[in-house]
Amino acid sequence: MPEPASKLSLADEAYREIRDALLSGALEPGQRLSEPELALRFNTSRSPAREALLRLEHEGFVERLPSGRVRVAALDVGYLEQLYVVRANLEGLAARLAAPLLRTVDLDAMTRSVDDMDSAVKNDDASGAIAAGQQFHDVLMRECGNEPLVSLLAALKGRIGRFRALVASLGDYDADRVLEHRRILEALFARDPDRAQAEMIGHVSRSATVLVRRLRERAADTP
Amino acid sequence: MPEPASKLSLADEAYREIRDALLSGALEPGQRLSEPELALRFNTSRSPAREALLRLEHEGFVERLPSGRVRVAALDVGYLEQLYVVRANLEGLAARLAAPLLRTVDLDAMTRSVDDMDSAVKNDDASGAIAAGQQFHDVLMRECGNEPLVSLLAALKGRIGRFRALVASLGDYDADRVLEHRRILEALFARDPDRAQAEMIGHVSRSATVLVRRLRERAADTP
DNA sequence: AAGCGTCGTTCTGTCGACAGATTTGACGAA
DNA sequence: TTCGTCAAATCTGTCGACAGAACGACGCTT
Repeated sequence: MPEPASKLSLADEAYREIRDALLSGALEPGQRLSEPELALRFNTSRSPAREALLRLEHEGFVERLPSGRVRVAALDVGYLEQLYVVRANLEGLAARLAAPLLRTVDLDAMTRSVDDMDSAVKNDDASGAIAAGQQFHDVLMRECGNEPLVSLLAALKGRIGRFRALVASLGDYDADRVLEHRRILEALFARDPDRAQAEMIGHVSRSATVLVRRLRERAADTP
Repeated sequence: MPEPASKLSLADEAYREIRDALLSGALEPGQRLSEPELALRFNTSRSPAREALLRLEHEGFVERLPSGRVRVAALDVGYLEQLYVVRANLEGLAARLAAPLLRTVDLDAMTRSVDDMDSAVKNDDASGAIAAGQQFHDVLMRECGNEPLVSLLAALKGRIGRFRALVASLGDYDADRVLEHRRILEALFARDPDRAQAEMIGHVSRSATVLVRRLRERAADTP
């Protein structure tokens, strides 16, 4: 069964594949993406390729030159910092909104996530830690009760994802990060929106600082 | 000269026109928008119409049914409230970021805007007040130094715009709203990011409350 | 060797067409 | 009348084609 779910249109498939290539770093900033080339690559006509590019443009993954041509968007660390400022604020808002809404089951699930993250970090299991962190945030997104907020954050996370590919993904989480999650969780258990928001903003901002520092180090290494 | 600037593609023109129709309320929620129909309306092929719909979908103005068909997105007041929660937070962030960046000329321009708003309100000049408010916010957007934030806010404002068409646009600003602007301005003059942020969040939230109340009243009138 | 115009190539924007799927509406049965 | 059925009408997803614009390489001029 080569296609378990061909429920996706060709445009969807092209979109996802290009997006994955962008997130994995296979496509480098500045690289041109032409419709005929992509069409050939996916064995389709230009229509699906064109639609995929339109979407990627809307989401900020590619830029359109005045001529109408498309290239992979630049990866500017300063821009990443701006993205993170917004993201920190919105994640903080999500925490604040979720604080009074989280049910016991949610809080328990989040507690488990943090515990998982803790042991993963102690075992140098980076992907496990990332998965646990993902779960933590997913509960917040699901329960914060604000759809536009969730989709905005998803869009931001997508944009940020491209930068992650530049640095070894190891070390996204460490003991400090685990502690920060515990503090957020504590505030949520206490139903304290202000503290939950503040802790979340601090957490995301610190994550940003770490990522930015690593990106700047890498940039210094490869001049 | 019927076309002063045909620098826009047919897809662009269609997009703008449909968007305007959506913002003005000419297109009602639930109404179907088919590509052939739009193509006919704009004397083009389906391609530009299709592209316009794709963009409108991405920006949340229209929804895509499982069948792939498109209809004008619903206008749910609860959803508007969610949008405003996010917007208030982001406008607050913009104010916070701008606080240390605003130059004297910017602060002066904003002062003038508030003064203009004041006299407009006193003269029952609704559109003048709106224009002044626009200027005030524009300075903030221009000077906050965070591109993603600006574009996110623009997107949010677009979505919110459709709701405005439902109520008589009169009374968007009143003496209270002017006072709120003055307080924001005061905080900015004092270079107090926390206060600027808090005042801005309060201002936007109260604007939301007024709009929501008016929408609910209207909904009660026309059952 | 740098600058510049020219020509072929490539690309985008747009068009019309077709197949498959969905929706509509008429028509007949209960 | 209400419901189910079936055929006509419509729509979307996709394709291939064409014109005009942009790009790139080449050779010519200075």
